[in-house]
Amino acid sequence: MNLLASLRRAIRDILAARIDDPAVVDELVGTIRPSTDPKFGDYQANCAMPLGKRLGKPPREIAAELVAAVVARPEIVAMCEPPEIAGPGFINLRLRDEWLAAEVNRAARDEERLGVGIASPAKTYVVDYSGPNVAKPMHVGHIRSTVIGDALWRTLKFLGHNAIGDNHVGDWGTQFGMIIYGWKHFRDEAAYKANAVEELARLYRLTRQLIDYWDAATALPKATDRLVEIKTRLLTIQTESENDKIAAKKTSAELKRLGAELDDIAAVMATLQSKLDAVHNNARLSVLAVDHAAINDAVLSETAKLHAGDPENLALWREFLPPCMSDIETIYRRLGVKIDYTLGESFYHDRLAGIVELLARKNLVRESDGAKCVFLDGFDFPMIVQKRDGAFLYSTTDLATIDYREKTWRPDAILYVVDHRQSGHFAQLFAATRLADLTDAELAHVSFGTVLGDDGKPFKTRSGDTVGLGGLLDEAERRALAIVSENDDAKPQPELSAEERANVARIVGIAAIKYADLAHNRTSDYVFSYDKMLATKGNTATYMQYAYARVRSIFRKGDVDIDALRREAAAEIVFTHPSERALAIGLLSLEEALDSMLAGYYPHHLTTYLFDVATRYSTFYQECDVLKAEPESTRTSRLLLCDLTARTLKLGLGLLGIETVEKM
RNA sequence: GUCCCCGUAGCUCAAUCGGAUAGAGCAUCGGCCUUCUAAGCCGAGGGUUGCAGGUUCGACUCCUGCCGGGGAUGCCA
Repeated sequence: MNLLASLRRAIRDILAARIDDPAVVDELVGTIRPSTDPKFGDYQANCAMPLGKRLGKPPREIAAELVAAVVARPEIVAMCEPPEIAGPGFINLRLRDEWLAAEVNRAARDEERLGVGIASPAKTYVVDYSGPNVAKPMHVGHIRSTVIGDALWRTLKFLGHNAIGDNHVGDWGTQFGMIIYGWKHFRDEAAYKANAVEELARLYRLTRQLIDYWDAATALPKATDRLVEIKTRLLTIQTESENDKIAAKKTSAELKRLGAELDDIAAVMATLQSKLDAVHNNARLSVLAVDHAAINDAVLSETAKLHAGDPENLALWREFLPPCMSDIETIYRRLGVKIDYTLGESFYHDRLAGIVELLARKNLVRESDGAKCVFLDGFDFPMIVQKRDGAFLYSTTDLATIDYREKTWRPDAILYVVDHRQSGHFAQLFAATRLADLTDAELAHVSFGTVLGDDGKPFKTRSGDTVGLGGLLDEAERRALAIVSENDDAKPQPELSAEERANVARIVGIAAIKYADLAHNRTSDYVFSYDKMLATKGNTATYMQYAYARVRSIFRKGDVDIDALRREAAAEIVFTHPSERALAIGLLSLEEALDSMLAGYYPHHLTTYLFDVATRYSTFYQECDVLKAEPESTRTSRLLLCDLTARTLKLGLGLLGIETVEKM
């Protein structure tokens, strides 16, 4: 039951009788929403103002007409008290207690779905998320994609949609050329035998470092030239402007721009210099760098050989892939994430030439500087689908992927949970997909911001490396254990064994990381902080899990068989206190929250909802005795409210991929 | 240079399609545990929503310009 949707449906007819254009009716229906303040009722309709303007009548008059129409309809009267008109023409709606009670009882008896309906029609969604680069270690950004994608996937499925999770792993790109090159030249056989993934990661970093070194070596002189150029120009301008006040005004903008560029160049040069220094300050690296002066081209050629089917490189690829994948699987297991399919870049390799041909047949391909390009309206640069040297790029792979998904699953929508820096790429990809008519499915870039450190810069270790995911999870669990232990020790009778504490810490620690990710608006950057995510107050997983455990502890303490009580025909929820009613409305808003989450693919709409439920519960818990409530019917009613609260929290957290514990 | 995103309380973040007095948490201050987990609850203070205009009954939200931060920018993904 979606309260809001029910209200909107009921009032829709009334509006439709006055306005012909269905689009306008939709817009007006959209103005019905939860009230901003309890004193304005439970829901408010803000449609009288725009309608008044449209019909040329005072909004309050329109509101009065609408209210008259509302009270003439038995099905709305059954739901709502007579509406009130306030301010310029706001219509305030208050749900009837009897109706609310009946609905909350219905939800309480629904074992599986808590009253949440199944979407109709069900749609097919392909959710593309996680997508780590097999050759590179995973970093915090991958958690965001993985966790957000997983939450969307779970929620879509729960609402009855056909959700297909697809992990588009990077298992075929230049990074593999780097590993292969590294393995051929720098490998430590013993280390490889002991821990293949660790050694491969070392080879990747080493090769990467040498490539960066040579890139820096060529880039630095150019940057230096530019620096000199800018300084010269600045000097000229300064001299000119001292002699000529009018010229000074004209050049002030340029002065500023050059100043900014000067800062940029200086920063770039510092970075380049540090890459050079890292090698120069290490005798062994210096030798390696000189010995591998052509490493950049060599790596590209290893990649090209792999793609061309070179037996040696292909054999190495086949050898490297499984341990890398199993390393990634380990992280997924810890996160509790399972992705339906893993169809990476390599899966599409033999389809790429066909895609370029298809585009060519549709007259979409033009050659430019030797590369095959798709030129798109509204973009300054084309999308390259085949390089001058004949190699394909990620754009080609992504087009082939869309083509495959369309043919395999006929999806209604494809969601890409990928960070915001690729928004330009996706804009081009989607435009090209429409041009080539590969699919009619909704294509959505579910983008997300960067995870930042305390300093407001992308989350890195002090030495500037990306933070390994395994260590990140370890740290969260370690800190969670300290919090759990401290709390349990503070009880008169500690109730958790060492194993239980470790298990709770594991669940609480992982939940903290996931929840922090999900609770922030995905489009903005957010600051990663163990202290904040593990805080026991505020909008955190810990608070929510605590609320859940507190509810469950009531049943244990009172020796209540809640599953049996829930099924008793005579047991029902009745309101005897305002906090019970407020909690009930919260509990009945679950479907509304899920719909809102999926409408914009915003998991934080669900976390906000769950936090609201937990808060309403805490208020209720504070103000109403449960086990000691008299008479028996009130005690039963409150137990049922507690039960529905617990199940709502567990279900909602579950849809976010977050576990709960019975004691903490 | 061009394009995209962001700028909200001291801090971290919300605010649904343009709605009533811009909300939470942290931090600060004041109350509430012989009573179901105080990891809690109740209350107070704290804001020119970057700046300047515009659109209208109404703007954090839409439009224009500016300032500040980040990102993307033809053969990496």
